[in-house]
Amino acid sequence: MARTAAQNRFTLRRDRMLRAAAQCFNHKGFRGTSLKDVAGQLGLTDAALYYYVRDKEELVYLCYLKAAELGRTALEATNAEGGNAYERVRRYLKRHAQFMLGEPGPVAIMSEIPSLKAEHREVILRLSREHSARFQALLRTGIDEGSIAPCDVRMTGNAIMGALNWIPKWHHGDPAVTAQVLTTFPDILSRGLRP
Amino acid sequence: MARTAAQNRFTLRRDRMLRAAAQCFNHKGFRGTSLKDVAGQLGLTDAALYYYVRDKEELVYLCYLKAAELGRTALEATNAEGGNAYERVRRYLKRHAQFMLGEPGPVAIMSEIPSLKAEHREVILRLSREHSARFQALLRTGIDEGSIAPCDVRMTGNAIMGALNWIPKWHHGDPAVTAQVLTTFPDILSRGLRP
DNA sequence: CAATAATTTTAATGACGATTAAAATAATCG
DNA sequence: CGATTATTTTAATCGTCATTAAAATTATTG
Repeated sequence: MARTAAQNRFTLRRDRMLRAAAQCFNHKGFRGTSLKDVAGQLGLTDAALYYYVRDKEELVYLCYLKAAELGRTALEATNAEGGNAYERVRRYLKRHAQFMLGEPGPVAIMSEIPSLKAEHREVILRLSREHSARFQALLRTGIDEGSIAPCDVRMTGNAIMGALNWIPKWHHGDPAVTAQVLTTFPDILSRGLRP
Repeated sequence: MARTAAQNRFTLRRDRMLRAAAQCFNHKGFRGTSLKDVAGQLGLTDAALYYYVRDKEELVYLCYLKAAELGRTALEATNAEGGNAYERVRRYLKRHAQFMLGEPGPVAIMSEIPSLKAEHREVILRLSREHSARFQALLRTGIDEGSIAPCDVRMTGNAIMGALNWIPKWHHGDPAVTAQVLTTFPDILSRGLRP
């Protein structure tokens, strides 16, 4: 069943909205960004956002949902491409870094979980835990097959994710830096994994 | 010139206040925490905070100032203890992790720089940049003396700092995890530095 | 104890921001 | 074009929260 043109336009505009929101949230935090901020980036009035979203909280929720989905598909795509676990980790690191750098669009870093309402928080936390588990499983695979040195996979996963998630805090769009991150981060973060 | 008892009590209470604030800020963000939240943790009314601080912004500012000072002294103490650059890095990583884990008291992670007023922001950014520079200099020393493998010191510094600064996002006080972090993080973050 | 200083509370004030309903405008479709 | 649907704006409302001044309480000190 094909979606109508109107439905397509709707989801397209809502996606643009989410990207604008993600950018604001990364910059000023959830409570620090007013709906007027988000709307302003789109040339709209704050009230217009309510046509696309129930309330402000749903805005972050959708941002986080999309971030989780991106992370998941990035990891799946990486695994699908084959190679040993070490190589897969490296490819994943590059993909994740790309998201953090805002390619293709700004992704909200999930640093305001407490702002979510209970049900949404559970969903996001579950997705987040699942993703961590999958990444840690990949590390374990590497250890078992010998492509990665034995390590505490939980803590190693936390360290790597932290380094990636923190990128938006110091990266402010300079394209030269963007390129530098993409070439160096996979190396830096994976070098410690060699046996 | 000895400080009077009153002055001592004042700074002591203000320090306790800053720790309470840091905890709140880390949990709910700057705008997400009301002064009532902070005051509540101390058994006070929100208005009482104004006896210790000019306004809410000064509260974050002082938190960040203290965080910067802790980081600086940690690095200096580490350097003073001697050893080659690699060993110093490892000791510093452990100290920094301790701060992030809330020992001796909660330290505000500097993730809301835009919330600061212009002058304060400059001060904090300067301190932050100076600290990064000192850490990167330590890395360079290690490269020169051969205790650390050649690398992009700027990106490596960013990666390590990110992994550390992200800790409060997933660490929620479990003492077992705290111990685990302290033993594994210096290893994990420094293993990639070996030549 | 009396006097003075230190600390906290009570009780406003005012701004900002989320949210909503109704009205206005733009787009689509027959 | 006319009717219907989609989208956005205008104009309230409401609550929260930072901030302040004055009053009340507590501590200190001579």
